[in-house]
Amino acid sequence: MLHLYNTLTGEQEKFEPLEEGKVRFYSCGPTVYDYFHIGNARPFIVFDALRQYLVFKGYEVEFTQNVTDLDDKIIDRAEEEGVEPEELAEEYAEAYFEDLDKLGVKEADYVPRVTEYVEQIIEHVSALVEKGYGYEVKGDVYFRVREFSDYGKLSGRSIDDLKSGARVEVEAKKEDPLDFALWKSSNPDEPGWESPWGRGRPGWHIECSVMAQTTLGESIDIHAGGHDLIFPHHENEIAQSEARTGKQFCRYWIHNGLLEFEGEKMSKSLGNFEYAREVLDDYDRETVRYFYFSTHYRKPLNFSEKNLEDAKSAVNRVYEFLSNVDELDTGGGDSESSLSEYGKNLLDRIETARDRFEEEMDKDFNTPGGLGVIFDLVKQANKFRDKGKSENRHLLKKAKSKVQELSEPLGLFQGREEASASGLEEDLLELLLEVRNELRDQGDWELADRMRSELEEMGIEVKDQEGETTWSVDRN
RNA sequence: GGCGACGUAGCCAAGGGGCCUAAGGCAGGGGAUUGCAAAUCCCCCAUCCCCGGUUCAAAUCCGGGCGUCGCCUCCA
Repeated sequence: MLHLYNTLTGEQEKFEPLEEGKVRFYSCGPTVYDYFHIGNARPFIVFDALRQYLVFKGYEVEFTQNVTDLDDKIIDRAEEEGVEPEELAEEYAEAYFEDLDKLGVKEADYVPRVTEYVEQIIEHVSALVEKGYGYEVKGDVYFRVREFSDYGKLSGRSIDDLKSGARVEVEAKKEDPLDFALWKSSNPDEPGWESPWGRGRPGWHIECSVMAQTTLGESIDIHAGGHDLIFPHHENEIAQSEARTGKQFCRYWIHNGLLEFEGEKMSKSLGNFEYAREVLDDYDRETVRYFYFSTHYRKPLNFSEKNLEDAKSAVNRVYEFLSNVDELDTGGGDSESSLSEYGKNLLDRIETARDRFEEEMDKDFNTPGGLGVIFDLVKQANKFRDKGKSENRHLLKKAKSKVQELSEPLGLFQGREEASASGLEEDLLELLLEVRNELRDQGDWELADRMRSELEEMGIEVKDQEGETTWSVDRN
């Protein structure tokens, strides 16, 4: 039984969807005014993996992740670059999909864009105005925060706390400084749509409410996003949604911890970020994914080269195991009844692995714990391989497929696309290694070793293992 | 100032009252194997931020500190 830490209650709770066996899941997507950075990638990767894990557990999942293609940041940036906002948004939306693909994140079931939902947004805002939660002032429409008695329930603050915070800028137009914009009037040179309040565009938070509810329904099961979105973004989403429907908008609110860089939150405004695509130039996707899964999603995580290098070595360990198993002869061996101590131990691990894995993962999507189970399996299998040389080899195949079965929802260890050599290169390489092996036969270790180390510098790793020479290409 | 998260080995990181004589990974040291490497195996490497308390029993619960980060303004 999956448990999730729910920001709304501040506790880890049993996860029980509204409709048995089915999960409606919304995760906040990007505002496409720039490439996303490696910190932005965390929720994309982690929540997609949670979605895959739910599928792994047998749920039917409907997953929505929006693209905000209309926003003041887009307008500002477009102006700086002298292009149309739509053009800029389109460019970065495409880049977003490319980067997601490189990270191994599967596309959501619904990928709504704000510009396609303006009509529904207007309808939603109108409904709020009718109910007395929204009010218009000179073409802008604001949400009357004091009208919504549950305001602050997600972020754990009261309206009075917020008042005393005093960092809320006072806009003369608003009835109350805490009220937030549902609709904003547009200048003639800004993108705008006709509405009951004149030409304008949606406010900052309304899009998510509308797109979540349009694609998934008035009440959804999970809503996810970065920890920094709790207030005001998600708080406002709740207010807008529940004020209109009178129903609970979402039951489980989950938030990922932020990525830090040298002790500070990585963010665009601080300028201490690295684009995801830049990181992917240096590290493959599985390294990046492992890096995220090696820490619980709610914890802050430090971005550093050391951490990425560690992740890379760890990923390599599993791939070494996988390819070592492939290189074994497929011979059957003894029956399972005559297994040695190591064999019995491994068989037991294989049989209990899935339960142990789910036990860990069910604790608020504890990926480090889940990885521990997978690595333990690898360790036991290696031990068996080393100690029980004459034994049943298909046990190792079993171990391999169990490792891959469990890693699947994490998008790990399914087989990486080797940077392959072209046909000609491959032939040349084979020739080279043949010559090298003749040198070895003749005892010319010096030259043979030189060949090996120079190939390694080119990213080609050569191993002489059990009388056979193998090679592989490392892209990084 | 208000609200919140976090603090476990050299590093990353699980564990949340007794199975902890604290998983797993990375790095390091010693050994096995290897022509040498690589891979693999074996061994070594922590008393859990501090101080009080609750309990037969606490890394785990409670109180108080200290520290780090975040939110209260656009931000994943």
